[in-house]
Amino acid sequence: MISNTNKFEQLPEEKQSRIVDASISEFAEKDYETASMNTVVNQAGISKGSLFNYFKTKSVLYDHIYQLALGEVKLYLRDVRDETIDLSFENRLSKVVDSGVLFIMEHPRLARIYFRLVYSGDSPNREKIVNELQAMSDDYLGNIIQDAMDRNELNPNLDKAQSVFFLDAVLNRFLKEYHEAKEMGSQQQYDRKEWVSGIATLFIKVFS
Amino acid sequence: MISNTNKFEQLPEEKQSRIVDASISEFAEKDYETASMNTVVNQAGISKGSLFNYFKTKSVLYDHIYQLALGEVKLYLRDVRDETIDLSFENRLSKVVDSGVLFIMEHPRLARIYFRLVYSGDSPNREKIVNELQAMSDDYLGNIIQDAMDRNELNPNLDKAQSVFFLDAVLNRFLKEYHEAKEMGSQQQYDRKEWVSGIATLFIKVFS
DNA sequence: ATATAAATTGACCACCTGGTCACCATTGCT
DNA sequence: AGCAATGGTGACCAGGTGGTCAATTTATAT
Repeated sequence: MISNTNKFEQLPEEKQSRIVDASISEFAEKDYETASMNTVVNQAGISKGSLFNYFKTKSVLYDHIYQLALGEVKLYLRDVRDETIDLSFENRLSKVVDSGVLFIMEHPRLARIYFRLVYSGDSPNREKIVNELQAMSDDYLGNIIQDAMDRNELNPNLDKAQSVFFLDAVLNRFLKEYHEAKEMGSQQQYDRKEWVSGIATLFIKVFS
Repeated sequence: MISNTNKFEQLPEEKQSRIVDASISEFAEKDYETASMNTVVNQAGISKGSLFNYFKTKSVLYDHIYQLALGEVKLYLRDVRDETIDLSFENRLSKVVDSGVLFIMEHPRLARIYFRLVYSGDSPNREKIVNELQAMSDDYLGNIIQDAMDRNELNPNLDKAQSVFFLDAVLNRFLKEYHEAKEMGSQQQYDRKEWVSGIATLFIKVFS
């Protein structure tokens, strides 16, 4: 046995996905400290001993789930970036925002884990992970902005770091808002299309 | 006895503040579920029975602390708004941002509780509280923007709700960033003055 | 000084946690 | 068929939780 999760990865797929599914649900519902390994084993229909055999500790399990989620997000984002490479900045930005919304709607539990991780406080290695995510996001948005600058769509001498900061702030806030509105009864449903295009045009105005 | 916290409020001030202080520390350090009443009583130097005599449950204690914090913030914000009423939008905004930073530096534990509450998930009545805070913030920023519009400092036909949203997003993100940078070793310390004025001028650009 | 009332205490309760490990079942090999 | 080895199990552990309450200390009134 080489890796920590090797035992787990050698399990039949069906069992793996039962465990992953139960873990995602639990970590989405409660924060790290409060999430219960007992709930996971009951939900997954396996024994406690087995779970601790596959993952030495709770934190190792959490890490595995986080890596899975991160992988999915990365793929998703890369696809969106590649597919929109020929669009104008405004259209591209719209697509990116829209994809974010879509991802949240398709993966509500992963979205919960993400927001919990970024905005709350007690997951293991939180500091490291948050920095990692921030760097990823900066890189991603920085690239999109740079592309637009290269094509003379944006003011060429704007402060790139500041622009990325602003874009990231508004984007994240919008997605969080959308996510929460969806989770609660969502009394006032945002008009998605309108808001998405509103954000995009606003950035055009700011950055050109 | 009329109120829940009446017993507590009749205590000598010194004892009250010992308890409040211990509670703030604990709720700042751990999230609601993980925060321990045992730690609070030990820190405060009182017995467990007493604490549960003053506050029937953990959640009642949390609510009391939250109300205290909210009160302080409200006062602070009102002062800033009143003191800056004659300034230009840009200068006023700078002052507001600057005050936010200052408040965080003066009350780091309250800031922690605030960010935990807003961005994380397990405090009691979270939904209600978050809506309350959001309404407060919208009102506050909405007012400042309205004032500026009335004085023809801003484009009179911009979408107010969207402007408030945008302002709120960037402001919050900036404060959170500042708070986290300060809590961690803060390798790269933001140049506060520069960023504050950067935010203000940007908004001028966007909104006029 | 004494009797009464009020405030304070901490041992105690039921319950839950992450993690362990002796035991059992199943499989593969001879 | 018999044996060994591997994988799976759940009772069990120490340690923690929020909350209770009989008993004791402290304050008050006579």
